[in-house]
Amino acid sequence: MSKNLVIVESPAKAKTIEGFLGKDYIVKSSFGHVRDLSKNQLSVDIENGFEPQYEITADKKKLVAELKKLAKDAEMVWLASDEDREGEAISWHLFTALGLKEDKTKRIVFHEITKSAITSAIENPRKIDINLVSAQQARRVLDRLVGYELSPLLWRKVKPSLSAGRVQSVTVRLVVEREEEIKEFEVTSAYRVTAIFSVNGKSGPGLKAELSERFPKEEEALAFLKSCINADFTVSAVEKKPTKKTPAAPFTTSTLQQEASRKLGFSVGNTMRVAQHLYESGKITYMRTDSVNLSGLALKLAKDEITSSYGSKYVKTRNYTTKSKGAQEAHEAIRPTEMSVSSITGTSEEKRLYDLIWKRTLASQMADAELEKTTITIDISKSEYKFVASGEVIVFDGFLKVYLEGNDDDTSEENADLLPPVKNGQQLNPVEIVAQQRFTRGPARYTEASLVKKLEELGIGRPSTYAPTISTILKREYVVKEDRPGQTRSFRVYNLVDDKITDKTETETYGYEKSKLFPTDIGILVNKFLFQYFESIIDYNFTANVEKEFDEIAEGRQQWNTMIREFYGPFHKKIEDTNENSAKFSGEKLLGIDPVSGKNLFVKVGRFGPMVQLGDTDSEEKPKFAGLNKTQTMETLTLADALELFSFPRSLGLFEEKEMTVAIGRFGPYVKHDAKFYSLAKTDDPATVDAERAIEVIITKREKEQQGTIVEFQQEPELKVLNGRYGPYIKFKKDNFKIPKGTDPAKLTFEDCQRIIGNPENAPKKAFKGKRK
DNA sequence: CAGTGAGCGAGCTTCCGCTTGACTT
Repeated sequence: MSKNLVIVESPAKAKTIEGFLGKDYIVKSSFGHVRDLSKNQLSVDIENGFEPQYEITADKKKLVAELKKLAKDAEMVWLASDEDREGEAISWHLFTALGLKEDKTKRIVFHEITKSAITSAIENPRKIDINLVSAQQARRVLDRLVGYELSPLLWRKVKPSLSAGRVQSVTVRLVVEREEEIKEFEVTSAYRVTAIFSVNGKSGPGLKAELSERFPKEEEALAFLKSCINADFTVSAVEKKPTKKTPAAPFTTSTLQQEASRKLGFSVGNTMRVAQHLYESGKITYMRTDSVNLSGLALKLAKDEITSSYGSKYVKTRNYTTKSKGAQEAHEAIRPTEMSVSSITGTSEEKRLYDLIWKRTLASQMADAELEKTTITIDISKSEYKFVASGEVIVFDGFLKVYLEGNDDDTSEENADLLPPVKNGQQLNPVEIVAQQRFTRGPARYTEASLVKKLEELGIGRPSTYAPTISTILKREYVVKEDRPGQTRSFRVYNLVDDKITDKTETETYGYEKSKLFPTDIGILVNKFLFQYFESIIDYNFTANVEKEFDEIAEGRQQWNTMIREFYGPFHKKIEDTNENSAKFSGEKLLGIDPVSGKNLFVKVGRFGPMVQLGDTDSEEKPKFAGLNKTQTMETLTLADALELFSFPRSLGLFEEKEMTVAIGRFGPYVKHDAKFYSLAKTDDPATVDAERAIEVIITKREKEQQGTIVEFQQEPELKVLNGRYGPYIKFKKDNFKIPKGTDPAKLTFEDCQRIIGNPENAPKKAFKGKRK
């Protein structure tokens, strides 16, 4: 039996530490929090000082029982959760849930997973910091009160099953407001003038320069080009300036998500999933962190690696400090555990993410890159304007040898690497001067990763919640992640060659979007509701302000429930007031009048989402309703679109003596025939689809089903053995059943199947909690 | 998985932050 029980948060950490501590210690993991407020009720006693009612989380019951037993048998229990607000609370919950005794419990913390760090932690134990625990409790209770009082209000006023919260609602607001900025942005154009000069005869490399001025008007650009005819072009200045570039700091969760998005095209969820694998196999340090700090050991390993691979002049040891708001720094930056391992075995995604982390970490400990920036100014004899050419030459590559951080916007003008040598006073001959109409670009839509970056800047959310927050607002359909095709537009180009000006009109595509976040009608409406009634909750500074109060609680300068009381009073009053005194918030808009019936036609959000309504709600005759298409939005819907929606279901005539109809359901347009549904393709327009196409769709689906069917039974047409995405399975009505290992699915008899279905062990599991439709 | 939207009334939905697997049709 072990004398000592050590409890950490993560099982991977537990395994490593156990190796350091020897046989007198058993090291276990709590897998994060073990207790929480009950999911099914508020679980905060408003009447009694906001006392939280905790329970052991369902999936932790077994674990807590096991830990309790181990703790009972141990002489000393060491609570070693992370040294931050949540970590302190985890220790306190463990203390309470395991029924630990104060004289048999010690709280320890360490920042590095090394033998010396652990040993030193064991030698310097402390008590649980109850003030820090109170700060966490305030955070937890505040989030619960906000989430569980605002959400039900949304169910009543907007639409069932919606949600609101301190983090998600601000995240949605960011996306909604960015879309508004894009809509309000006024595109203007101006003429950008560039020239290519020959330097040493026409064969040599040209010198590319840009005019220091842009002309908003076509006439101005043309007038300038005219002034260049027969003009002299003289170099009036050649300026060389040394500059340097410094490497980016090592990865935090947020910067890893951004770079993996920019360079590898990963979603934030995918980045975290791959990083988790790398962490569990011991290849990288912990991946949920807001710290850019590297341990002393890591600094030494990096230095050794750089010295041996590139030489000592590439080494520059740097200590980074975190500047982001609300950082708690319980961990190191994300780095390889062994800097000497430059590549790993694993999936392609794991290899690529590891490579990124390895390079970023190494570069952060390398010398600055030294560059020489050259700027050449060219005077024009017949004009006041000047051409400017600039170029950059790398004198010493430094960290650029391994890594350069990516950029979110691709607007940066390209710099020529190397400029041909010219002297002050030298005459240049223009090969070509081009004035091209260029358009301004509005703000960029968010990607998942750039949204995370914004959240981090605002101090909203934590490394462990960035990816889940994005998932939540996508799941609630407040926001969609989509590609949008670009549009084309024409622009004017004037060309001056051999003293002659020619002009032409060319076209370009713009506004093409890939995997960008767009607000939906629901997202826009919920945001509007919250903005109208609860602006303080979705204020960008709300989190920052409450964080200040949590800090005061952590320092023992304020009682946690005093803070909550001060918040809850006015908040709850506003909830009740809005509940009683506001009407349904449906975003109803009158589109026009139906020319056939003369009735009003509205667009609004109903119980099942955006819809059109023909006739007034309070009229004697019940209004007609129809849901919007997935591709339609309330804002852009026209009267004609709305009228078309009422033309469904539309009959397409008979096929095999049964009627075919086309309609639009929750999952898009479909054809219904003989009580079966057949989805139409994205390219089909339900308004014009004909019988011929419908029959084609029906037959294709039948063929596909036939291919997937292994066995059918005459006794029971609803029982089948099918071949699905995960291999063969048995389908009976709406339930699916696994086939026992070692059974040939093609040889299953009707009796076999009945036995499998009848076995209670194979009974279909209740749907996952997250699988709500 | 698909057709809904009145009104009645039952019962359900929901937060943020810590951690991993089990499981999918």
